[in-house]
Amino acid sequence: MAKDKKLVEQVTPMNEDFAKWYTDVVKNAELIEYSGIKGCMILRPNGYAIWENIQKELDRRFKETGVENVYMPMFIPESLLQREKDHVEGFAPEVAWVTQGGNEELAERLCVRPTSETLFCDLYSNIVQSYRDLPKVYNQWCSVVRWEKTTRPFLRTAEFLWQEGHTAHATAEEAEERTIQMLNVYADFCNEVLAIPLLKGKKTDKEKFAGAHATYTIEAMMHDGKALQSGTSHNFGDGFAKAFGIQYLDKNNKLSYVHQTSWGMSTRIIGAIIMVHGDDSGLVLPPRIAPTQVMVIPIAMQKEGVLDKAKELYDSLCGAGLRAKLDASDKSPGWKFSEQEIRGIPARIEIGPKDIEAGQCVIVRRDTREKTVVPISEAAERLKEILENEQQDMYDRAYEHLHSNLYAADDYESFKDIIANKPGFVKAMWCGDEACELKIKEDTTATSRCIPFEQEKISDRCICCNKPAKAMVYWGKAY
RNA sequence: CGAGGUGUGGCUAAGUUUGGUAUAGCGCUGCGUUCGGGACGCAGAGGUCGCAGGUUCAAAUCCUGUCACCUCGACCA
Repeated sequence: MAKDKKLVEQVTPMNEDFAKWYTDVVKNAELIEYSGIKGCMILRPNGYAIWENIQKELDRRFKETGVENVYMPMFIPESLLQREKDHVEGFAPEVAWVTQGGNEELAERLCVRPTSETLFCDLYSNIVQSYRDLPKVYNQWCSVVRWEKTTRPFLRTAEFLWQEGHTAHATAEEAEERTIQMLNVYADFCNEVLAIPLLKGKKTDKEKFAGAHATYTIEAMMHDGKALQSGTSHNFGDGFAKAFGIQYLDKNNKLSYVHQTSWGMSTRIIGAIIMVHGDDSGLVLPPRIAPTQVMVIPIAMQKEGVLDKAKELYDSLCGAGLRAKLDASDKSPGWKFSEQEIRGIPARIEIGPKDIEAGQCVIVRRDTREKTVVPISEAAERLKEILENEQQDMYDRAYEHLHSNLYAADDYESFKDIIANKPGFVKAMWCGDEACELKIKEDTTATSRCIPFEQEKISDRCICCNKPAKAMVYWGKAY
């Protein structure tokens, strides 16, 4: 066998065809299976377990900020959806409708929720009467349906899993504070748990949520330099409250409208994990989110005592609180290595007759394939250190990638040149006019990703129209 | 929704031009030998050729219709 033979041949190399690489990873890591319905994917155990861990960790962080979980119906009567004009216009092209129940045609058709603002608003209009009823800080974990024309696993599917938080507050200040607070919960979660660095900022009016007063976003850069909007937090002001009549009596016995927020993160974030950390051998999961953190692989396990020792090691890892698995199948070791790698399991431990004789085992990191020989008795502790380093190194590499592909442009020709020829984002000044956004999109296919909180002054003039600039904007091609 | 492309065992394909027994590799099952980077031998299982009509003695192959999926645009988390 040739020495330079690729270890994993099922995965198309990234630089050959990134889109195909992505699909190969998703399929070969057994995250999903296509279903018979266009745009609807089946989440297999490897994929769903990642989502379960995301849920567990995010839900814990939500609850630390006072969030309570609820569950709303999946159907929305058409009349309810129609109540807020911008909202219905934004979502109408992609809602699925139920027109019949059993054999009876419905008097009013029901939409399958594309998002649940209207239901929460309807609820709040009924249960909020006094300032004493505020704030309401509700969240639900559910799936929503959006009839998409072009779909890709995780990134854009007709039905997807997410959480949607919906809050109602007495004052505009409190609503703005909650909006930013939740954006930061998402950002911290991505940084600390998913090892994904981000750009945080505000969406332009063109890109903001239908019906929102302001939308804030976290934008991540994928390996191919494209942007993925990874989580959003919206401040609705009192627009929905006015449309739905959500009023309360304040301390002065004055009738006031509530101020609302909503915020969501979806299974799309799994697409970000894949495209930020993956490599040509497959998926690479950050240790803190990985359903299985280490795979114990016995070598020559038919030999006396090997399997027993491997089981012993596996037990000690589990006992130390690590999420471990033992691969005692009758596949060859090489096959098991590749399998562990394509599934993105952050580490494996090889243990064979030679190791057992020497009282040691071999820890191999997924991201760098670096091997560390450690005494069996210290395996759990050393593995914990290695996983922590791996988590940090993954973040550092992604941070380096993000910032080394972030360019600045102060004239339109160089702006267009960078967008056309270099993967990544460009920061450039903008006049605030939607016409310039549209022109830039037409000329380059790039869109405004966000107006970052940390502003820099690159020039005084809009990159596109040369009128006085209002803000610096990150621009990029997006998923 | 526009423009292209593809549908043949679980997967990847050959066969379609010129109609004539349904093919290969991988995967799967059983037994045995192996085991430090996708091992090997032997024996097996598995396909109404996307679907519906039509032409023909005979259709994966020709004709008509239809559906699904993929890629690129437009639209969107």
